[in-house]
Amino acid sequence: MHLTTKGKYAITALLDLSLNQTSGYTSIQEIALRQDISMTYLEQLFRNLRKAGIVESLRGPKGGYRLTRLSSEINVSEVVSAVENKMDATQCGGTADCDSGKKCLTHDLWSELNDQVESFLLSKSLEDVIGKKRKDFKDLREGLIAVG
Amino acid sequence: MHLTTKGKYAITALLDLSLNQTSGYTSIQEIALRQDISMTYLEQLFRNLRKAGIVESLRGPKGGYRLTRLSSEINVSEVVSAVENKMDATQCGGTADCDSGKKCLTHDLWSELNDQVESFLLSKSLEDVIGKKRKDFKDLREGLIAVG
DNA sequence: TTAATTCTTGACAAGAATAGTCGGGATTAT
DNA sequence: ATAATCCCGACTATTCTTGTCAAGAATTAA
Repeated sequence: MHLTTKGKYAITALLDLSLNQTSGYTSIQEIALRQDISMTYLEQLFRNLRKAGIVESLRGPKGGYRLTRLSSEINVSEVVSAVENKMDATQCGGTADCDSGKKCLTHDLWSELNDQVESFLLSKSLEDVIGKKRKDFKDLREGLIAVG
Repeated sequence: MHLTTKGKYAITALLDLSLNQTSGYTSIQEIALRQDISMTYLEQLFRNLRKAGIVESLRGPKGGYRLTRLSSEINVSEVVSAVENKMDATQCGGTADCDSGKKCLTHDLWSELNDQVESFLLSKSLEDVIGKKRKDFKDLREGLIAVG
């Protein structure tokens, strides 16, 4: 099971896109600057996000990317899947032929772990993550919680 | 977040140790042969399992390893932690200073994911995994489930 | 039309991590 | 004493991550 900066950058970039959403498109450069991520690396990730139908693009001046759906309609799982190689924790990739045709001793364990992670990430929309953040800001202003 | 063959080999090896438990010790060679894992690689992993207090060893003929506790008293989380570098999904390693001192946009998301995975792996003992396997074998014998 | 902007694509490269090897040394049952 | 087995550190190969780079295509604004 892998969760690397790819998935994290992708989520961060899409949250940025969502938070700074205008009527038009947002360029990769803006996002890269705001979130301190390598611009050319972000380009690579957005290729995959585009292929996965999560964002759409426009070239040229005033061009950039925007979400194809409301942030409440995009879940974290599909974003991570779009950019990460494999989140599957099983050795066999789910085919259950891990032990020379049979299920290996640990197949069910990792399979269950997959389900846990998957259902958690599926249940979280980008809007959920943003909403939580907005609430944190609010609580912070009102002195209800501390930083960090 | 990483879950690699290290963690999987370690769990597999300990299950093997538990399933083939005798009054004495089991050599790494036996486990390596039965589970088709590189013996010298397994040696490395058992070093860490020993340091973590999960197994104890005896050198010389009739030597090998054995569990320090009942398999019901060893959970999957501690085994994985003993051999994997880092399972933490946050960028900052939990310190919440991921965005130049502040919590980054996604900190809470990955932190929650950590909790999910951690609590799942903590809740599973080696005996739980074995028990499930034993039940599968039983059902299989009785024709209740299919292979794969 | 021209220039500037921005995405698009493929190839390449450095660095880190994983996966595994190797040789020698220490310990212990027989 | 000897053979079996763990113990330890260093080494290597391979793969993956994390980028970089250059050339091209599309679009807008002047």
